[in-house]
Amino acid sequence: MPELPEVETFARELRPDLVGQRITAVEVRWPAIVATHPPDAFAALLQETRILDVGRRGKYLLFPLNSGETLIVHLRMTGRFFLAPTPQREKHVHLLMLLDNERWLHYQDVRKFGRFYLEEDPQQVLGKLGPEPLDPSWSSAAFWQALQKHRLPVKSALLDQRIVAGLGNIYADEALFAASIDPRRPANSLTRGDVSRLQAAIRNLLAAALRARGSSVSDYVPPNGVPGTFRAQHQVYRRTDEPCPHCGTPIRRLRIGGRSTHFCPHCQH
DNA sequence: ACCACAACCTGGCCGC
DNA sequence: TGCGGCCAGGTTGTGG
Repeated sequence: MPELPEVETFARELRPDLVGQRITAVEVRWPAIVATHPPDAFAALLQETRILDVGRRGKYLLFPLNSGETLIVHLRMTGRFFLAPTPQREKHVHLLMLLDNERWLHYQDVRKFGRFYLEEDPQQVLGKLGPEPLDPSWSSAAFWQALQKHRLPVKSALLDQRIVAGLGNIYADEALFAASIDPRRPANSLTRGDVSRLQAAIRNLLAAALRARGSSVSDYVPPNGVPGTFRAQHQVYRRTDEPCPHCGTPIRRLRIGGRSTHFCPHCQH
């Protein structure tokens, strides 16, 4: 589920259930999920620590602990959390934590791409991330400067988490459509005006998606089980051959940097 | 330094 | 029903 609005929705919905809870047991079923430690060392370090908060940076979930370490989780393509009163037999549950309110936090991930990190210094994991797109201090001038350094397609630049943190394939395509910019254009060919429109489009889009609790595609849902509804507002993403909502030209799909890209060949220049 | 591409995994869907 | 091929919201490592 994992672009900024979906990860933020996870953080918001987990927060009331997790803040203040002590972790009393940890079970790692798929060791590769834990990037920083062997499973038993990871479990031992988490045991008896208390979760102080649930936050987000880019597409990472952050769980600062009273041990001074921070548990950092990236959901990648198919990771999700849910809570249940007993360990569930559901498929693809790779990690469980028992909380002192007797509920089990389940980490489920069909493709097993998600990763857990336990770090004293979160910067070890987050250090290369670019600005938060919804942070008012992220300026159009800084965005333009960052894009100037790259000749690759602007679509690929938007997916580079060092340029701006939190965009993925859906919101990159939707932002370029909203700003009428052709995804194939070299990043350094954008004018200051283009970049200013693109930045505004990114912010509007993410704020609207957040209000809808994200885009639930396929059957992945936030922890409380209610799917996000932003998918209904996608203008181009996975709408190949459907008419452009502005001009009626069929939406095209092509591959840029290995990722499917959807755009209107008439409206985007 | 830059960029394309494979690898990491599983499952859904489509055509034959 | 089965099988091959392609697709999927991400990131990292390799190699040209």
